[in-house]
Amino acid sequence: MRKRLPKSFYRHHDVVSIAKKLLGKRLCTFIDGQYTSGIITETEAYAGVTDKASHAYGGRLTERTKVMFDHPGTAYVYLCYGLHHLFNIVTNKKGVPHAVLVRAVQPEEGIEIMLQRRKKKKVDKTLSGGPGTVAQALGIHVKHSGMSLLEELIWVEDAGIKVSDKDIIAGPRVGVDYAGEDAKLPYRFILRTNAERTSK
DNA sequence: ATGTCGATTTGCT
DNA sequence: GCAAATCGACATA
Repeated sequence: MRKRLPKSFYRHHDVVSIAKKLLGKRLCTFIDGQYTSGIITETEAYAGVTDKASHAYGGRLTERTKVMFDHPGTAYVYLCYGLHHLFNIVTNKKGVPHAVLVRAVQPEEGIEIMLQRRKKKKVDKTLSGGPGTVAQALGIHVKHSGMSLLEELIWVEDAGIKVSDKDIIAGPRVGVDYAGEDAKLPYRFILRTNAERTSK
């Protein structure tokens, strides 16, 4: 069962439901001739023009954010704090800048490559347990922003994992305190099987 | 033209 | 626990 999710999966009006459905799916990359993949265990939804936490809030259209206005199933990758590449999936229809941030994956294939990219010796929570490390482990770079997930470099496939609402923990998004009321929205979703996190 | 700060991670105290 | 790393988008002038 190795099949790319079709464009219709991403072309939905409710970015929150897509963020939930992405949990348990397999995110795969074939970059620099290396195949790597992992199961998505944490996501966040960003609801475009009406969401103060979104880069596209109020319809903001720049070189960086224009990718979010592109077709559903496009990769939106941007640089955070000048050094971290964060990977998002554009949803809804073209012109509506909704996106889902992939915050964590559980490594599956190409683990050696991921360890090498992350300069790690052992597999642990820090290998791909945060939004910046997911992109680094999978080899995703800002240069991939605008790339379609229906093509050969980056894609998502069904891993045959059943996820019910009971398996999903919802909570407020991380690092968006500046967004006022919108910072409280429960737009962050975590797969319960991976719910253990050291409190900070 | 200049200054501030972020959808974070890491290493040192 | 705290602060550095590091760059581009945005606000202010």
